[in-house]
Amino acid sequence: MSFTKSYIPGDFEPRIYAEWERTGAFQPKAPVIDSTESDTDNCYSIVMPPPNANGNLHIGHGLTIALEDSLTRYYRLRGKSTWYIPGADHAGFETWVVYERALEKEGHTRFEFDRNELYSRVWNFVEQQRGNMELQVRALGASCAWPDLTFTLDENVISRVYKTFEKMWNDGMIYRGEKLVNFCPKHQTAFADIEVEHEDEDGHLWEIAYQLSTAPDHGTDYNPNIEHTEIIVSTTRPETIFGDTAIAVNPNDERYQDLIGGFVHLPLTDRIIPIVADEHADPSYGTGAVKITPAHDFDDFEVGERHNLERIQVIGEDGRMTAAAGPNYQGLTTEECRQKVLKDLEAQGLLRGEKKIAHSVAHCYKCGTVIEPMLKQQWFIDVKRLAAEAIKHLENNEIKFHPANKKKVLINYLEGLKDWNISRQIPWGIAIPMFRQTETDKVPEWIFDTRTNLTKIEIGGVHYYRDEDTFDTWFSSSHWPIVCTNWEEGMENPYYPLNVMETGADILFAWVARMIMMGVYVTGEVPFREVYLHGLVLDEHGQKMSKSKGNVINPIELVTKYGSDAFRLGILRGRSAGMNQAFSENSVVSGRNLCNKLWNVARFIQGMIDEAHTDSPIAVEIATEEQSADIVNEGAVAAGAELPYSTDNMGEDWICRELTACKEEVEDDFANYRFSEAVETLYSTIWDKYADWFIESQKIYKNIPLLKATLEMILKMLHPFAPFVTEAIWQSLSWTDGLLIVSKWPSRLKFDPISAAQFETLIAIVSEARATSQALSVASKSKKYTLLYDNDALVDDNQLLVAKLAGLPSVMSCEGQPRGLRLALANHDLYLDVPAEVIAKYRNDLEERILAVGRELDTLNARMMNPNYVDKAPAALVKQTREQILEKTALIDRLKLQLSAI
RNA sequence: GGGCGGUUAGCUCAGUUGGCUAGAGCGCGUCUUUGACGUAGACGAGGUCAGAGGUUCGACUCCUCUAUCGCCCACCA
Repeated sequence: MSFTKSYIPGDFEPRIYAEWERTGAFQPKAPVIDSTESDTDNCYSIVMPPPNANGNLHIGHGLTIALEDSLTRYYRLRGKSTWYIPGADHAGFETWVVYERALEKEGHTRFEFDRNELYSRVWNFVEQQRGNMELQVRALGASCAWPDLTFTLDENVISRVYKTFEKMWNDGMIYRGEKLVNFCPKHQTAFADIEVEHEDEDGHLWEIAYQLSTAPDHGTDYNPNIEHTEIIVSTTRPETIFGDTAIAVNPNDERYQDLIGGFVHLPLTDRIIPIVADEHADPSYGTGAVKITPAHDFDDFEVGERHNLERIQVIGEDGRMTAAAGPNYQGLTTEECRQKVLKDLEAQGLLRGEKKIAHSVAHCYKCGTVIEPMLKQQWFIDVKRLAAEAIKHLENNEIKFHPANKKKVLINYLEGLKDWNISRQIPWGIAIPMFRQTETDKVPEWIFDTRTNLTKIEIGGVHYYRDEDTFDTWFSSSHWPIVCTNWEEGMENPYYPLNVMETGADILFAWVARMIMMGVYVTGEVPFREVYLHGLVLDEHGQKMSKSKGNVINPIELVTKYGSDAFRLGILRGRSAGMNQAFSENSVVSGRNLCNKLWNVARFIQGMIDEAHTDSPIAVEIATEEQSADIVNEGAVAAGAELPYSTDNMGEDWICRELTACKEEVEDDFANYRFSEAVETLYSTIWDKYADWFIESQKIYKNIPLLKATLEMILKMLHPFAPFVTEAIWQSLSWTDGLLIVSKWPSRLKFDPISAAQFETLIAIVSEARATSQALSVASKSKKYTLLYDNDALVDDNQLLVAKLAGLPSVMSCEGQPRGLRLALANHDLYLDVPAEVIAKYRNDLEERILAVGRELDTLNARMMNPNYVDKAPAALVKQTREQILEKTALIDRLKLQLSAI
């Protein structure tokens, strides 16, 4: 296969991906369950946080896949049996919202259908929409095991969730309770605390006077203090007044001591309610007296619990006032009711003040509707035991976090965790496997049964009716590592716990915390050994991407435009764990350029090989396993273990040293999840070292076996990040066979360190010659000058190479008679053969140069003058400083000599 | 109120346990058809590392405080 002039991703990506998938390269080598000796060390498992089955991928998914797939490919090359398990989410609420909108468009509402009917309708809807997401995951190059894809409504997920629920039910951790839940009147469902968004808004604080009254049950006046005839409360929600069942004041508030235990008349009603003492009332806020509405406020609910107050629901699930609000108000929206209440209070002279305040209001994260705390019968999990166990394992350092500080944040969250409401009033989800006897309406008897496909079951002649609610999606997704790896009780499973859980830092609480609790509860083990959290991908100005701002970047568009590899390299660049960081197309462009650069390196090498007619089959692998083990044993290659290449000059030793160093850095970066650093290292090794110096020097030397060996090594090292271009090159080269994806991670290269270090010197010489020659060419119209050397073995041995690299016409000995301009190098007598009048133009540059070196010398000297430095700093450092002083001094002397000669 | 993080080049960000002249990509300037690549090559400009104090022979790095931007949790009757 021949190389085109530039790399065109679209020509390769679909074919290559299909080949990987077809040949089973994505499947783990070691089986899951029946492995006789479950060898966890040889297995590597990671799961994909399931994208919405019927949605499209967004930039965050792009980042997720780039991270997870790089890990997967790296460990696959390292020889592990890797299992990257893909998933698809039924996205309970999200999908439901989309579906209900579609239903409305057709002129229907959810209330026309029963739950089962709705469920199957949404199922069909999702089936039709499905597939797009999976194609996009493929386009991003994810090397995941497609046959093992887990859908969040798969049978095994549901049965596992039911097992857990049953276990919890038997353990007494599940209870049904009338509690306040976050309720969205538009979507008609409850939410977990975590799904609610709080926003600061301008609001009003009204002061309302409640007249003191007698106790409802005794006829005597209660009003020992004639100073008080009323008590003024502060509220932001006057419309809930009909649900008031007490007034609370702080027990230590001196103003109200004599009123505690008294009663007031509730305005606009004929009810009498008590005044209670409770810490909840803050004496410094408002009037210090607060009305208590247990059915419509989370704090008031707790006050109500403490004082055994009645809960009166005055706002219905439709967001309108109930009959309990009285005939004048029933049916009004909360806003209408608020206005009417204020007007009526004012008319009675009971409205005593109105202040503007800023307070935070809860909104539905989907539609923005104000969340109404609503009194509902719901299923709850008592989280005490779950949280305590999870904290124990966390404190035992069983999970390593990246970034590390998230462990503390998570423990902090778990310590204050409230009971978990797991019921949702949405048909699209896993049905709660609980049935009740309707006859006993007040205190229904609930039984657990998994026959949720039926709405009614019969046991021993008694009928039971299924609860209509479904599980919170987080309840089922908290089982994700368990269900994806097919974990079963009593069976060894080398893929559980997962090696790593990679996901967004924004769902640390919602998902990661719950997976840990559930993993520990169900399996007794933490579900993963490490957690890597990525931050949000922001737009190029650091703004959050949103449809309304119009700054959303579509990853698939970038893949189409620049290639999958370019996108992956670009999205990983400049990104670190847990941080929200900006992203721009620029970084993708630079990724595309790297792919093209590598492509052209390969194209050039293949060209040289074709020219050299060395297509005869020679050893392809750098070393066999045994040989590589020898190589790893630093230095001594076992006698007889012939390497398929040799290093014949210092550039070759140098590149072997650099590639080996690069390999070790990348390994270290992977071990520590430093993706950005690994990409950076590869980028500069391939571009700045391999292409700019080694390939350039090979235009003279042409060490074909080494070119092959080094190119292979580079392809393997870059493959985890840029799988397509590396595989495309691998398959286009004349001497390679098989697939790169399933090849072996490279071993160290053998090199002579002294020779390698000498090349470093040569680089310094060439750089100096280039810079000086360039400065001169500016002064004298791009003329090139011969480089003369005096008594310099290094340059003498490498005349051709130096001329080539420095772009000079020739390099020759001055035969002991130096002339021209001396290069600013301390230990090498090198001159550009420049006429005197041109040197004169260079005078300013030279003077500046001398000053600069002088400044460096000053700081070095100052350091040595400090006796404490000489005393306390490491000896090696002091020695180094001393050497530098000598070098700089020599240099400055020579430059001065040159200057005086002008 | 509690907790966490950021502040380094024009922009976006690295800088691992304190130690050569603080780096990269993009952008900018000058030059270059050299056996692959102009999606390229060479050279260069650009930084009082937010500020103050402290520890240290030595601080971008560790400690304290301040400023400023942002995130999370709780509360806001």
